[in-house]
Amino acid sequence: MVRVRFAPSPTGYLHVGNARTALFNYLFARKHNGCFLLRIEDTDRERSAVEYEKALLEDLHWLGLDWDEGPDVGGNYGPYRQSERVHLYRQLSEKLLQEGLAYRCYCTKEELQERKEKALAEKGNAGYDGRCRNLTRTQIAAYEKEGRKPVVRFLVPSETIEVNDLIRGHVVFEGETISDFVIVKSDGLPTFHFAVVVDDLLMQITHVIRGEDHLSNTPKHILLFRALKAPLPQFAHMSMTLGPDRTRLSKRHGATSIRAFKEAGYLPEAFFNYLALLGWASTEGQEIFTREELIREFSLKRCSKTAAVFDHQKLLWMNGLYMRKTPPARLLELSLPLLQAQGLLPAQPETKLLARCERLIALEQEKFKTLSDIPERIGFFLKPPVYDPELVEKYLTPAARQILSELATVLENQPEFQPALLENTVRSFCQEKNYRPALVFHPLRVAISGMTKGPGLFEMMALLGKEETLRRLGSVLRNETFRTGKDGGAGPAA
RNA sequence: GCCCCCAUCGACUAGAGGCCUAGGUCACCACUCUUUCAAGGUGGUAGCACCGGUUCGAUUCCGGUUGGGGGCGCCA
Repeated sequence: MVRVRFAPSPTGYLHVGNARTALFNYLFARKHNGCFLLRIEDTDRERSAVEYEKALLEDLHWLGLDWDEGPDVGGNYGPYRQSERVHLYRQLSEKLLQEGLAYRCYCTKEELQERKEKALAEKGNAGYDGRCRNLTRTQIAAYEKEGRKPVVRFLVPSETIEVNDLIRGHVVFEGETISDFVIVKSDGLPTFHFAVVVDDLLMQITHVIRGEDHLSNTPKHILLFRALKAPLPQFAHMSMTLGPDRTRLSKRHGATSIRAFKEAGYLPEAFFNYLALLGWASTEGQEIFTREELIREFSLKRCSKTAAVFDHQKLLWMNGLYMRKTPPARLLELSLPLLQAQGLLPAQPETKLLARCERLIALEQEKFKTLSDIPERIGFFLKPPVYDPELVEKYLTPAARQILSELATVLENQPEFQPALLENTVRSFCQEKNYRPALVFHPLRVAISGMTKGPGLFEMMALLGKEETLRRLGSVLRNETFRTGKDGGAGPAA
């Protein structure tokens, strides 16, 4: 039975890199009908916060991941929060202490720092010097009397440690290059290294899939597994996610939290798909996958060893692709909060209005790249247009107005505002008067929508309806609306 | 400084000794479609970091150099 875990620490919002790690673990688990579990690594009292844990779960859910065991859903290997497992760590660290595989270290941070700088300058070795390895009883008693609170260090044996990584292959480390690391902090809480190993062993994790930044930590973990006489899980270290400048992805690169992408209007399925393509590729070169296809195709063997640059452009392209194939009804549902926040729709919109919005979304669907484009592109319909002085100058020239006023008269007599009929009318108008269609179409578009882009002109007029179309046209011809470029819409209410 | 990993177009990648005149996707450019913005179609620009081996033959295997990333915390 495959058992994998995602183990974030609640010290911030879910990050793109971490989300990708979570995703790969999820895909691997589902592919092998295994267990995907969520463990909260909150042993850093300073930085951990419950709000972040909550946010973490929300963001993971938004991405479309679900887990079989975790702090919220329970399971047979709980608790799933490290802060609730301290008794387990204590038990095992005591055991290591008794067996002589670990020892108490009384060095203070200041002493450590000082010796480290010296060692670095002299020998180029930054690790712990092993000073407390063989303290005598009297030395210990003296330290205790001073009131020093010891940490527990693992006694690293000088042997060769081999890692058979599922992605990186065979990697060798020498014990000499690893210094005795801390497994229990002076506050009694385990360090990351100890907690992961104890938890992975107790939770019977079979595959540890994590970022490459942990590759160098792996020999430590292997040593601990051995010391605890536990079988080793398999390791798989995924390549890192980098920013465009090839450094670790961080705030400097703009949006990096999953939450930020959600707020920017990205669709979870598109994000899911894009993330899967970062450092992984299918044999066939297929790039667009449903969740099920991804689960079927996924394999650690096809994971790239090279660090991958997170590419917003490709994400945006892919999101647009998903936007185009998402049913308009769902698009409306997802963008409703945005439309309301911008005051384009009331809190309780009538079903009739919603139906027209959906229709408009369908009309404009192929142009949306993100959900945030929806308010921008359909706003003209929901509130009076705001006229950009530049567009006015360019398209609503005196000549154009003359044409529009002639056209307005024609449209007054148009009984039905149906796209095909309107097109017919306007085109024959052009022909009769010998106007170049472009000279009519563009000013008309700007006059009724305030934009040079938008749905098909006649669809737009039909959707707006005769009354509103003529009202907007009239208002433009009477010069009522051109003062409103800045303060937003003193035109007639929609 | 020491240890580890990595190295194909600007980006993501395919490639596991001859199938490579190095393929696909994003981006970019051109053309096309078109009442606008898109989307679509067609075509194009662009890459095996470098130096040595091994081999009849290296993008592919080995070694080195360079470059990038990561680790060396009482952070995770």
